Amino acid sequence: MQQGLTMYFESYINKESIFINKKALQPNYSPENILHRKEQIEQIARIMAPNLKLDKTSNIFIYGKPGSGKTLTTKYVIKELQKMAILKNIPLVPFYMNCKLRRIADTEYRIIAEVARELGKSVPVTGLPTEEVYNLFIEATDSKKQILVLILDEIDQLVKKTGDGILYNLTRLNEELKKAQITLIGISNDIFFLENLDSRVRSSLSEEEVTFPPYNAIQLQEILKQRADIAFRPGVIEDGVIEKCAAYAAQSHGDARRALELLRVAGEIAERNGFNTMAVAHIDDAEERIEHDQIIELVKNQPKHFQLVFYTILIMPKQSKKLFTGDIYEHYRRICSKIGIKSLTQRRVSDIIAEFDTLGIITARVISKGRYGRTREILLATQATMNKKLIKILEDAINA
DNA sequence: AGTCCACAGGAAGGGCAGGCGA
DNA sequence: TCGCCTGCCCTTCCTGTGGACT
Repeated sequence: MQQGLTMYFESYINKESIFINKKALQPNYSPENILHRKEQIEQIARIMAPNLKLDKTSNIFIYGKPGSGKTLTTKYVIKELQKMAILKNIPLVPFYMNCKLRRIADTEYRIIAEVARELGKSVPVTGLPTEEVYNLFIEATDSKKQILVLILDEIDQLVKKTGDGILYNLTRLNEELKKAQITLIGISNDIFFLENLDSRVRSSLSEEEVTFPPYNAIQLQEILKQRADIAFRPGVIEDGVIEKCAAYAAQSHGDARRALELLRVAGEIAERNGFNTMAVAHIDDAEERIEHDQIIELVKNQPKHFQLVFYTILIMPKQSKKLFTGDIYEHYRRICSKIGIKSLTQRRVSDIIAEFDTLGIITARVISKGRYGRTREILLATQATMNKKLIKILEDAINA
């Protein structure tokens, strides 16, 4: 066996990879030429250009569905702007933050502290009053004449979690700054995000708005072709592969990120199975694999009671395929007492179920059963074939 | 038309962990 | 060591709600 393994590794090393540069398929790869976003690039550039004359520019709100190129395009324009700023000796400091990143940029304290740290201030991870962190931030920012461009990606997640107080504070900071100035760029997938903001915050944040429409299948094909030419050896991709991949992604609202991931995983599957070329069937396999892996990883990483509630939903008898909050809670409590764990309250379990819905592993909708009350009607969103595996994983995790 | 059910979901706050400065 | 601060997870208390039932 060991001999066989050595031979396997030997032949793996000697076999020519179908990839040349796999990085070109990764989400953070920035191509030299961004396709189908000329209009948005020009729009953002026009708004940001006054920075090069040290003039205050408008804050920008950028909206578009996931994988529509918002982040890539914004980063590209800011990078070009910064290049010019360096050339002309203009003190422009960009900061990119993804507000979805837990423990880094998901609270007011963390965001302000992170920027203050980048500007050279020492700020503890926790412990200071938020006002004190703002003071440190202002001190660091206003120490010299400079323009701070603060890009808050997935800004809706931040507001959902902490409220719009931080945006109110940030949009009003310029009034306190004497030398420096701040331009905010908010990026969001959620078109209704602005509607729920305080009107003052809304008008300050969206002084300018840039919309990213979803890519259509033809545009996706061109994007995939551009990246595939860099990522794969010539002649590796069989006819129809790019088209199939684009078609899959076009179904999920023109998500280019998903299309690229699909192509990468399909390439890996083809290579692992010893193929020298990539066929349409590999795209189908990749589609299944991606969804499968995402759900398993998600479930594995949940806290114990999340796992218990989801386990309950998986194993509950489903006479009519539909489950209700009250029934799930009863079953969940029984399981908890069986394994000797103190159960959470129904209020908390209700929130956990709502979170499952957000994560996409169940679909839940609030319905009224009239005389029999209002509740959530819950349906599993995972495939039956996967559920057995999930039950096994959860049993191991719960008993661990 | 009014009642009632079974929750949904908002608000307030408790308890704990991690961290700071005096 | 103590008081104070934030984040996180959770409970408790409460009001709101859609539609079947009376």
